[in-house]
Order: sequence, then structure tokens, then C-alpha cells
Amino acid sequence: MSELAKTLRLSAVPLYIQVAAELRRRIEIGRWASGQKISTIEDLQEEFGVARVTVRQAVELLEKDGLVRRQQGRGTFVAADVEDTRWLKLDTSWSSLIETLKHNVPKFMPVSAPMPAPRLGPEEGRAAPEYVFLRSVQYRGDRAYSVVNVQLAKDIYERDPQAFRCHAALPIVAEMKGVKIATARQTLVIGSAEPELAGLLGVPLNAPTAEARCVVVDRRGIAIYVADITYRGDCIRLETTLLNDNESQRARAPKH
Amino acid sequence: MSELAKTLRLSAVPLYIQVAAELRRRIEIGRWASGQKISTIEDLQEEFGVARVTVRQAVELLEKDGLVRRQQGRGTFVAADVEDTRWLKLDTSWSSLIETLKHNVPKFMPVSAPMPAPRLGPEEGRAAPEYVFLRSVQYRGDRAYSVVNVQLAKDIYERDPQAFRCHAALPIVAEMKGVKIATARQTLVIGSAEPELAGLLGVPLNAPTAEARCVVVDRRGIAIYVADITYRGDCIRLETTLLNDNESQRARAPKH
DNA sequence: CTCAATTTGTTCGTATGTATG
DNA sequence: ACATACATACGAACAAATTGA
Repeated sequence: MSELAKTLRLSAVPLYIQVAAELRRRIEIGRWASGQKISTIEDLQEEFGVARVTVRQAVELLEKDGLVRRQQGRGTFVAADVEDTRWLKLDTSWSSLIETLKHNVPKFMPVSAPMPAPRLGPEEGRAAPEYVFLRSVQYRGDRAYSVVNVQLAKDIYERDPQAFRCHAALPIVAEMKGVKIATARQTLVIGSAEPELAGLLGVPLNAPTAEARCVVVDRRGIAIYVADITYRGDCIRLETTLLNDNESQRARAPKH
Repeated sequence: MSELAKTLRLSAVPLYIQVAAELRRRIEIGRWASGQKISTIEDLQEEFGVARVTVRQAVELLEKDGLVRRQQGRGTFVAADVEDTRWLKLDTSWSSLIETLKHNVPKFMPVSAPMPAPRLGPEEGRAAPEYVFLRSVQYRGDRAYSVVNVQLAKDIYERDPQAFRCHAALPIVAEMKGVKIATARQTLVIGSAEPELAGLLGVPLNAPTAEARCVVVDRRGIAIYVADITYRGDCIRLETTLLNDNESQRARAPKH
């Protein structure tokens, strides 16, 4: 068995589906452009180290999805352009995050069970005496792309319950008079969709997700806003400017 | 068929493996603590809407991995604490990134086929006349966690070929006299492991990955360093400070 | 000590899907 | 298209260990 075939066997996913996913990926990244002929079944059979029929099954899947067109005696051709689905830019700066959220229209969901206070890490401040739990789903068109669970310090919530019930919480907090924000931190890991979220987002159980946690601490050292946001993994893009012109001199040689 | 069972059918992954992954997740996040009894097979069968035997298969998998201990007549118990595998912090600031890379020991790989010049986006600068292609794998212990493909402008490489062949490239570039860096940008998306990378990282084909692209442009507007880095999705954690004390006043009310 | 309830272990049979040659 | 082998998933029945009344 070839080295690649061994790798394929690591996964419980059926071979022909793995092969299909890889072919789809190649089309998506533009390795095979629109209208272009892809490798022959025999070449692919060789490359992946699987049976000819298995490759055929994979290509059949792609044809069903309208990604390729097969023609006996000629070959298989890429049918359509694949749009870039990575349209959601995650913000890494406070001001652009606030701006993005302002234009956001969340669909709030009723929360049945009372939620426990958020668990806070060592550098995430002290817990407020009481929190209000808000849950909402973000849509683009009629497709859900993220689920937001917010724990908001009750005294903050009480200042404008109306607003918090129909808009994103962070911009409201940011512009509140008398609320002094000390730090805001965001953590991101790659996770997998648990049953409830998978249902809400319309993805398979354990599909890859981006799990963001955003904690806002005020001057008293109290975590007034703790959000756990789960994004579909297939729609997000995160951009960071590591360095730009005016600070290059200072930052180019960090001391150790 | 229950709502959840429908979600399970969305995936090509066998049912019992999906269930096992969900149970594993619950143990990892501490919903079932070490030593504690987990739900009975019958409860889980009910919850997931699958057959009893299927749940058993899932639990068997966890037992093989040493995560649980089953006892006839009593129940199934969480055996061990699960360590936090998210140990690799991705840097979002230039100086800390350079620092991290300095202590990095890459294992360089021979590159057989000549690589084409990197494709550059509209804001990623102009291409240099010629590039040198470097490829390396990063390890922690004997486990690979990322694969780095670097395209380095040839004139930069020629200044110190020796160094570039055994150390991470970015710190060398950063400290080079006469190289004036204008901007450095990093983009991150969630992807899936293609065959070759899956082999190098020891993960199944199409396992979730974090794909980072780092582009360094000099004062002439030329992309002197273009890196495509693929991390295992299961070991990274990205932390961003959105806001801290001293800039809070200025940034709290962004204009729109 | 016995009994019933609970919970996991084991084994059928059947149907369908996957992969090969 | 066909024959073969193996994996997946279900439902059902029965066995074995544990617990507490």
C-alpha cells in the first residue's frame, strides 16, 4: 500500500468521499481552473493509490454537485467557477470590531435554562456578582454563520435592557457613559460543532468551527462582558497587520 | 428521525465515530469530570437517536483510548484527566512572532520540483524577480505541528544562504542591515489537510488545519518574504489584545 | 439473603454501504 | 456488470455484574 493510501486509511471517512474532497479543494484553490481538463481517472487512481472505481465514485459526486462535466473519450472538465466563501473577516482591532458589530442584525433566541456564571481564566478579571445571559444567531441571507453566547454583568444590562435585547451588546457597552473599559481580549481556537450548534448552523456534527472568546474587563477589574462565539469554520478569514511603516524602526529588532 | 439524527446524517463520518467525538469533547471541556460516571448507554441512545449498539461502539473507542473505564452493572466512568492540547500560541504581534521564531528549530526538507513564483494578492506588493523556495517542518518532541513553505526573494537569500538553511527565515530578515520592511501582514483561514501535508503532520486527509499566510513587503513595495504555513488545527490557540488601558479613551468611541 | 432494578456485555439476524479485482 | 469481502447500523434477546430495598 502506498504512503498516501495509508494516510487515507487513517480516517473513518469513506475513501471516495476523501478523494472527492481533495479534488474539490483543488478546484477551489484554482489548481484546476474553470473549463480546464482535470487529471484522468487513471492518473488519479495512481496518485491516490486506490481502485479505479473508487475514483469514479468520487468524480460522480463532483458531477452531481455541478462542479465538473464528464465527457466520454475526452476527459473531465471543471464546469463552474467556485466562489470564495471566506467572506467573513474576523476583526483583530477594537474599533473595527465595534464598527462591524454595529451593522450586525442578530436574531435573539429565548434562553430556557438559567446559565451559570461564566468561568474566568486567571487573566480574565473577577466575576461580577450577577450576569444576564443573552444568546443570538447571526445570519447572512438565510444562512446562519455564527452563534453568540454573551454573559453581561447585570448592572450594565439594567442600564438599557431594551437596547441589549435587539442589538449587539459590545457597541452599546463601548459607548456607555461611565463604563470604563480597562482591557479587551479575544482568544480563538479551532473546535468542532457540538450537536446543538451543528443544528443551528446547519453543519454536520463535529464540523470544524472557530471558537472565539471575548472578555471585556473594566477599571475595577471586573469582567463585565464575556462572549463565547462559534463561527462556521468554512466562512471566516482573519487578517492581522503585524507591522506597518511608521513603527517599523522601533519594532524591527526586539530585545530578548 | 429526530432532529439530531438528521444532523448526524449530514456527515460521511460513521455514526459511532461522530458520537465518540462528541463524548470525547464533553470530557475535554470538563462536563464529565475525571472519575465521574457518564450518562448510561440507554440515555445516550435516546439523546442521539441511534441504536444501542452504536453507542456501545463509540464508548468502546473511548475505552481503547484510555479515556473511560466501563464496569458491568455500574456504568462508565471518566478515567483520566485530559490535558490541554492547545499549547501552541499563534502570535499576532511582530515582535513576539520574531521572538518565538528565534527559538524555533525547523527541520528543513529537500525541495524536488522547482516552485513557481508566489501568487500575490492586490495588497501584497509586487513580486521579486526571483525567489528561493524553502520548506521545513516544525516539531514539538517528535510530533510535527506545522509545515512551512517560504518563498524568499533571491537577493535577500544570497546575503546569507548558510543562515537561511538552518534557521527560521523571518528573524534573519528582520535583523538584516539595509533591508527596510514596510508592511507585514498575516492572514488565517481554517482549511483541511491535503494529502502531502496530512502525511507530514500525521493527521487524516482533510483534518482541520489553520492556514496562515504571512507576507512581508519592503519599502520598494516588493514582497520579499511570502510564507504559507499549515498548522494542525488541534494544537493552536490565537490570542489578541483588542484593547488595553492606555488607549482606551481614544479607541472607545470610533467614528462611523 | 433474596429480589428487583439498573447497567453493561454478548450474540443473533438483517440490511445497506464501501472497496476491491 | 458481477462476485466477494468487510464495515456500518439497527433491533432484539439474553447473560452477567452491581446496587439497594
